[in-house]
Amino acid sequence: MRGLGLCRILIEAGIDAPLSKWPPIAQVGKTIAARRRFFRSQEHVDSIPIICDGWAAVAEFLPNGRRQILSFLLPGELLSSSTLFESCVDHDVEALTPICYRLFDRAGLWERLVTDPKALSSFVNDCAEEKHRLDELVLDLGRRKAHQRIARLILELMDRLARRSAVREPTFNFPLRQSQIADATGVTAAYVNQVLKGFRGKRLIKLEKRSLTVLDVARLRRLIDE
Amino acid sequence: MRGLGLCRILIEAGIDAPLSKWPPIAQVGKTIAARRRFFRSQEHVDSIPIICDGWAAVAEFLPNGRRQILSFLLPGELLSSSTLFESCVDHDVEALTPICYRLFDRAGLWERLVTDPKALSSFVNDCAEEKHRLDELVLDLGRRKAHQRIARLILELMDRLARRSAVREPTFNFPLRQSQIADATGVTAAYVNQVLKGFRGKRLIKLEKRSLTVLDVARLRRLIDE
DNA sequence: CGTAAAATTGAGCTGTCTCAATCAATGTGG
DNA sequence: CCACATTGATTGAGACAGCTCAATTTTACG
Repeated sequence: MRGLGLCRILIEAGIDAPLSKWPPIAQVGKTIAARRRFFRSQEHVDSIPIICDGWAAVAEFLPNGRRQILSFLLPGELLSSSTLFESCVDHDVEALTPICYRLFDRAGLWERLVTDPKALSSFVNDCAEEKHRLDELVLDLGRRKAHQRIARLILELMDRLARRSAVREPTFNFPLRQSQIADATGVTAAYVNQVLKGFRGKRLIKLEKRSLTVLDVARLRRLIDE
Repeated sequence: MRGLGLCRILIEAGIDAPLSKWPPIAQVGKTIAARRRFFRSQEHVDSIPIICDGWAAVAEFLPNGRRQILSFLLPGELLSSSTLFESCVDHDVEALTPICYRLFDRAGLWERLVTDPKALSSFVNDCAEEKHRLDELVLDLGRRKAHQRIARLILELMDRLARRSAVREPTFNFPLRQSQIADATGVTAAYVNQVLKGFRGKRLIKLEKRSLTVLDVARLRRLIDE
């Protein structure tokens, strides 16, 4: 099992520690409302956000307006480890809930990596984990049916949340809109609705008031690759 | 514009130099026939292949037998920079043509990265580039039509080959089978055939005898996002 | 409490798949 | 160098997953 990576190394004091406990390369935190695009890495940027609280989504747009969500960011996650040193990526980061985040200084992070093998090692691990997740997403989009992708998304989010909170609840807070699920899984919002209806009908999940319960983890998991 | 990355740093003498010109962490090369799976990174592996000659594909399988090609490897490319330090990835690497490759010692590579900031920098760049390609693939599979994905694949391969040979020919060697195009773009082999027929009909490409000519680069490119 | 955003539903429609058959090309052993 | 065997390409008919668009209801929010 893998730890929480570079972030964990950087902030021994915990994600919601006061700024004084953060390394000097961390800047003061900001709070913003849900639904706001709070970061766009288009031109030269010299700092990278880390999510302290709330959910965010990293998305890319097609010229024709269609959108693909590349990943969700949960509390304690750094934006895209492997693009840490790309000055120019065309990804938007959008708050899905009210968000609190801090910024890390890029140059400082690099300095740290070069001089601290433990940090470097964590960083490399983060890259690998991120790549692994992306590989899985490609597999999903290329070779699985819509309902399987959605099942996987649900289970993956549950896993990631569980890893953080250390409790494995089949019920958890689920702020995603159907249109966001759609953009993450490469289908239409209308069709996400159909699929969720199907899941509810088969008593696989319960979803109401932004709270999701996976009623039958095993069956949902089995569904993914049948 | 980005260089050829870590590989370039490691092998100043050029990809087809005799072994004596290679760094000590490179092992002797091997040659294998097309169609062979020559590397499977399943359990602990202590070396990573670099392609000296030929094309290869990195693929992942679903339990139900379906396959997704995650990337193609062209001459001079290292297998998956960002998984360089993952001992366990479930990807197969398959030769698409007769292949010549060498192996790099993993521990040695790591040593080099920690001590040589220039190598580290190249490595980070490679990770970023690889992630960028993967992001694009996700965008493709999630939000583009089959013919657009195939157009993009063709153009991307043309670009990558051109970057290597420094000549920008609209005609190049194209060893991919339709079934491989299918597994890379998330469609069916039968449908790939339809799409290619369409491209030929519209005089966008010429494809015969493993040789591909892009007749109208601009129009093919425009097609991708319309 | 009114308004905007999300969810739900339905009626077509189309891109892509499945399966199967045929044809072409490539390789192999004799 | 031929005859067969295998693999890949091409094509067609039918099926269905998932899309579009639009209408309606529900939920969230200032």
